[in-house]
Amino acid sequence: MNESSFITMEAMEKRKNDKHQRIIEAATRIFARKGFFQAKVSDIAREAGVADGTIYLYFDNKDDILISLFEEQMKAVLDNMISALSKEADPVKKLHQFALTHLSLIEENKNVAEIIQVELRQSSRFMKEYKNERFAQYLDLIADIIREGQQKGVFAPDIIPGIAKRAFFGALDEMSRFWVLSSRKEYDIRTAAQQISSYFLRGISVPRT
Amino acid sequence: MNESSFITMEAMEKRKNDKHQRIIEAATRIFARKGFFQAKVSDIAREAGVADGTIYLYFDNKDDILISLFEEQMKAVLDNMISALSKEADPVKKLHQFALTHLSLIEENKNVAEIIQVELRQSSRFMKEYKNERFAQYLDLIADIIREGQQKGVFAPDIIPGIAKRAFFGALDEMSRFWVLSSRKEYDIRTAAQQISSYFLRGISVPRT
Amino acid sequence: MNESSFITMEAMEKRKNDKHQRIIEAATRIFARKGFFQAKVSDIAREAGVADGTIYLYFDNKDDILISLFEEQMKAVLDNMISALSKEADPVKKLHQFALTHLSLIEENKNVAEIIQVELRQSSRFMKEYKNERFAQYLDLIADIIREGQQKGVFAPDIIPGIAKRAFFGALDEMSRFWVLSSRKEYDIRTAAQQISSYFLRGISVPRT
Amino acid sequence: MNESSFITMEAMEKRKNDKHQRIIEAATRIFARKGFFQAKVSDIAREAGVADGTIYLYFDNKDDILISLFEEQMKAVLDNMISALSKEADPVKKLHQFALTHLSLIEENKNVAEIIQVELRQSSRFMKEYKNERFAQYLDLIADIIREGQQKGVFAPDIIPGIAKRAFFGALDEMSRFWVLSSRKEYDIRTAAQQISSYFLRGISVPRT
DNA sequence: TATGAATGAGAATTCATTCAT
DNA sequence: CATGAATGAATTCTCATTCAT
Repeated sequence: MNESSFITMEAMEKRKNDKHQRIIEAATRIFARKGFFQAKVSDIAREAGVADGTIYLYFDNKDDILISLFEEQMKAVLDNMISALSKEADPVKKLHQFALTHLSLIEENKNVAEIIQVELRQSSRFMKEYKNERFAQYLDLIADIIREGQQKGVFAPDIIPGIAKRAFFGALDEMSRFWVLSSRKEYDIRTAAQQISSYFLRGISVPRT
Repeated sequence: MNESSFITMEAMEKRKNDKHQRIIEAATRIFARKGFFQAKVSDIAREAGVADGTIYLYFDNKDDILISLFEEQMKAVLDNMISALSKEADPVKKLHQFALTHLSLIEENKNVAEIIQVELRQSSRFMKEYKNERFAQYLDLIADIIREGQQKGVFAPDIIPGIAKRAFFGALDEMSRFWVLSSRKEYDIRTAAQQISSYFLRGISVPRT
Repeated sequence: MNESSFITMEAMEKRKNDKHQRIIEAATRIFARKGFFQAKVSDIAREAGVADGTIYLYFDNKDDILISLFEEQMKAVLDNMISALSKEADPVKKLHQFALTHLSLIEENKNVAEIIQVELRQSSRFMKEYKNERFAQYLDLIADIIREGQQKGVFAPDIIPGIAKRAFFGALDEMSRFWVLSSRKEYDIRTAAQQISSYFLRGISVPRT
Repeated sequence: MNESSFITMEAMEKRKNDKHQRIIEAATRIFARKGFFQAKVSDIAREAGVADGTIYLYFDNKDDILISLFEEQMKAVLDNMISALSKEADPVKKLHQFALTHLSLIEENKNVAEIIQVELRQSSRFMKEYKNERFAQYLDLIADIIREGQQKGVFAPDIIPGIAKRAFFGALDEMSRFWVLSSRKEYDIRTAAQQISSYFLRGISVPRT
């Protein structure tokens, strides 16, 4: 195998992935625009520039498109967040970083955010078998920071990480929902991240004497 | 108009309301169980013990059932909350009361909670014309408490009520979502309400010197 | 309940049956014309003068139409045959009567014959679960006559009814297939019935000394 | 043209035939297993170990595969039968030989038998233009024996060969259908061939005085 | 020749809604 | 008011066939 054939194979591989990727991206736009149930497979096909039948070469069925989309996007979000958090050592800074990164990711990718916001909720019902592992991992990043802070004595020991992770995520999430669903953005990201993480941080921190 | 006809009309009115109510309640159960899009009008009719066609004597279409359901259930939730808050004068106690009442309402009526959780998010997209006024009012109860606290000097003046109301609601909402979607309840209501309102209260309060 | 309401209910009952019956009859014509797989449900609906969806009020799916059709037509054929055979006491005459009645039924109802001829064969594969009881009963009418004839000493005792019933039916069936599939009829019914039953009767009878 | 190129072309010819043959054989198995309409071209391709597109280098379309299959298999059956019959001079023995050979061929090649059994019937409808010449020839082998027997005075002159050939074939065919469709074999070939040909022979023979 | 990814026409089935009774 | 049979538009998915490589 010479280099040129290698390149050709690589190109073919890329093109193949390309179609899978194009469908995922088209689906992201269409699901965000119409919601899962009102999105037609033919809408996605048209948006992706492929024939209806082609969708079924890459996905088992419509549900599978949504599940794959989740998996891939959540993996990206998770990787991004882990990478962002790794830059901070201090649990306090980490939590603030989480808020900032989360809201930034939402802002940069409204469509994905909207799908995760809206369809994520649907999903647990209509895809009973689908266990949203990645989302649980994402929440646990928060719980880990809190536990770390508790060990370091900066967060109060009576904070229950299992509740606090949800409270913190929920606060950020509701803020994003507001952005995603309303067209205009009343408050800017830094302000929102700053506010939310500061309430929360003060709320869970060991009171200074 | 004589009394007997008056009674008759009253009875008819009652019966009409009765059927309207039965349909709303049936829809609440069915939507909670299957979600809006997967719920069939005939499912609701069967659950309500009426004929399919009868639904259309009380509602314009399937969307209208969901909208009416929202309106009515949100009105009840709102009334409940307003009544619960009126018993407290102190903004700090009010916020704690809000958390406790919210989570109690969720717990007492899982079906409504699930619909508000899940379908509320869908609604704003698939029913473009529907402005969820009541939900905005519900959130504004929180903003009002915060503003009141700021005026009384107990909450920090740099807190932005428009952000804080979402953060607080989001924290509670994510906690309820966890309850609604998971079968078992890991943490009890009082604990959760206590934790969440305490983070938040400490977070937004004027630091004690 | 007065007579008029009784009549009304009867009429409704009839109309209801009527639609079921109309669909069966339409399906008979369409299946005969195109075969099961090439018959579209919408063809049947059009032929029956109902909407596509109406079919599904009376039948579970396309397969169910075919199965119902078999059941009903085979029941009619079976009843007819039993009635025809009951008029004869002599096994020899009974077998001849069987041939004549079978070919007459085929001739009178070419569509049904064609479906039974053609789709019956398909059926056992694509409808694995469908056990064609009636057809087995039909064949057993022949076996019963043969056994009766053996007991009376007119048919040879070494004839195996399980083989003979198939041989006799097969002979008649191939003859009908020829009629059904070819447009013109080269030989008339009485001749064919006469020939076939005479070969067979002489073949299985105890040789006269 | 030199020898080497001749050899090459011959090899190519062989390879071509080879692939043609492999597809036919694969189709035989697949059609027998699923029936024509439910067999996918890609099933056949996989079974034959070729790509889907390759099928279309050897056959015009799916129908053409079935027609070719009939032609080839029927030719083989026909040749086999002619060869088997040529060993007998006596019309009586020939008929018995026919029964035995027919049932043996069925038994040796269940797949072909099943296709001929089942799809043969479909074929005349869905492939209007296809005249099943070979099958007609096969039936005429029987008619020829009968006519020969009549000329030799062993078969009754009033037997109509056109009817008798169908009766005889039908008897054998129904017996094979039973074998093909039921998994177990209740009666053995020799017994069945013996019974059927003996009924028939006695049935059409000139009565011995 | 051989491939197999891509196509897109086609078909079964569903279900919100209507309307005659 | 109430019914529920009937409607038919809409949608997912399949698969024979093509064609660029």
